[in-house]
Amino acid sequence: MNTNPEIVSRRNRPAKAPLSRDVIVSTALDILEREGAAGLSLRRVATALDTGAASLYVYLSNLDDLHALMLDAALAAVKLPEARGLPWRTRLKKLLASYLQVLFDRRGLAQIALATIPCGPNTLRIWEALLGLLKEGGVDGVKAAWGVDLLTLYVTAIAAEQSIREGDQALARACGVLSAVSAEEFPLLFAARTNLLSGGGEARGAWALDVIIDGIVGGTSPKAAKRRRRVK
Amino acid sequence: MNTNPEIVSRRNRPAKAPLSRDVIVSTALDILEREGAAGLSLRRVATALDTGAASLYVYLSNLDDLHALMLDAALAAVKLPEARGLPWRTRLKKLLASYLQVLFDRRGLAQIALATIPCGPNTLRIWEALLGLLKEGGVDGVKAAWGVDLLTLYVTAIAAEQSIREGDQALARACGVLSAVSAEEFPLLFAARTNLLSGGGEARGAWALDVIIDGIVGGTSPKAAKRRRRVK
DNA sequence: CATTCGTAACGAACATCGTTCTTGACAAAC
DNA sequence: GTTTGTCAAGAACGATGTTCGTTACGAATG
Repeated sequence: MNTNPEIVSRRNRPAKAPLSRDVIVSTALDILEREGAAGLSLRRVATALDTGAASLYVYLSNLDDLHALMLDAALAAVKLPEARGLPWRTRLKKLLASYLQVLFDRRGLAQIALATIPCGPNTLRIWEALLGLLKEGGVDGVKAAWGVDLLTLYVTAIAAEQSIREGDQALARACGVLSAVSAEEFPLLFAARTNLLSGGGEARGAWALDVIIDGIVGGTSPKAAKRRRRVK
Repeated sequence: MNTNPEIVSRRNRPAKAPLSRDVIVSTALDILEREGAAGLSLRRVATALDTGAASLYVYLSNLDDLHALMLDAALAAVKLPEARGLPWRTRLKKLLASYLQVLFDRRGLAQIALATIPCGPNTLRIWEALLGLLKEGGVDGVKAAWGVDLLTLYVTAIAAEQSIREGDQALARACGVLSAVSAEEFPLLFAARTNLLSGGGEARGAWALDVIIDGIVGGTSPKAAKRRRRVK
């Protein structure tokens, strides 16, 4: 990094990589991944780049701006399934699973995503793919448009929830409260208290994905259809 | 530092309501409702109570603590439907709609809820009711437990998304990007661009609720059933 | 009645944070 | 050689959450 002990002028770093939007965004993602959402700040990014916070404002207009850029940059890692052989539904599931995984991998990114309306190039790419898959499944028009919004919101919320439950002590408190539930006052809750806490992030995420796709598509999953044929 | 020699002691406000957890929480909710999530801070609550921020730490251990208390206090307004005459499904929908409305009414509360694991008495009450309704519908065990988590998460996420899109200029940017989408590169997105922005918070929320319930229950919504399958 | 003592309340301070203002330094254009 | 423009940087502003030390009060204790 700063191995140059020479002139102490402000431009004494010829070897130092010049600032740029991409460098800022990628180091911000690095910090986010390594230290979580709480450790991310403009000043933290600036010191990691060996500069001052004010310097970042040449490339960013805002902290929200940085968040949006980070989000879209991360979404570049989402894989769009291209295998035309597979049915649209499994392709949709694959895409959403990849989306979910990307948000899982960078801890805290989901929380940022929830406070940001994403509209970068990668986001558009994903939206387009989602619209295509839904259309293939017979969903289009308003339902498809809202469905895309709902699917991404949903995946983001799941990732955010799991991120929150990771490091905090809030989970511990919740566990405590839950395991101390009175069996007389809340019998159902008492019976379900172990199930409520069961399952890791992956399993729950996968199950939730199935559920939401079933809901959006408006059809039944084969299993559920067979089981509950006569509703109401 | 008290420059006043005489009677102006620190207890010179006999008429002032004494501090308490409830007072703090309710004024915090007031501020949240009136000024949004950005306007809420410990110091802001303290000055509204005509005291210093440090005084609140007698009753709160944390800002997160306050958030959790606020959330649970607000959830007291959620109405649990008791009418046994109605089918469980509409009762479930009513309950979730009430939940959604409560989060809608206090702007910014949903964002707090997303960063908090709620486990106060009112939360437990709602969970118990949800478990009961799902059980009535034939859903229990792990599926019911996870379903409760999913339903509340879902409602919260919907409310949070709408809250965010309210006051920000991020929405304006998203609109701009969306309306400038190239028809060649993203044909589906171009075609759906008006639908993506259509619909108010209420309509979208109601639709989303239907979708998620359909998904959780594993059955079809009556409408969808009629259209796609001719059940019932 | 006098003393003690736990605690509610408070002011001040600390370490951050995002953001802006202003100045400094270099490269290129004239 | 002078000018201009752009990137970088320091200093500072206002605001945040939280902690520390110190009062004032009310009740318990002697």
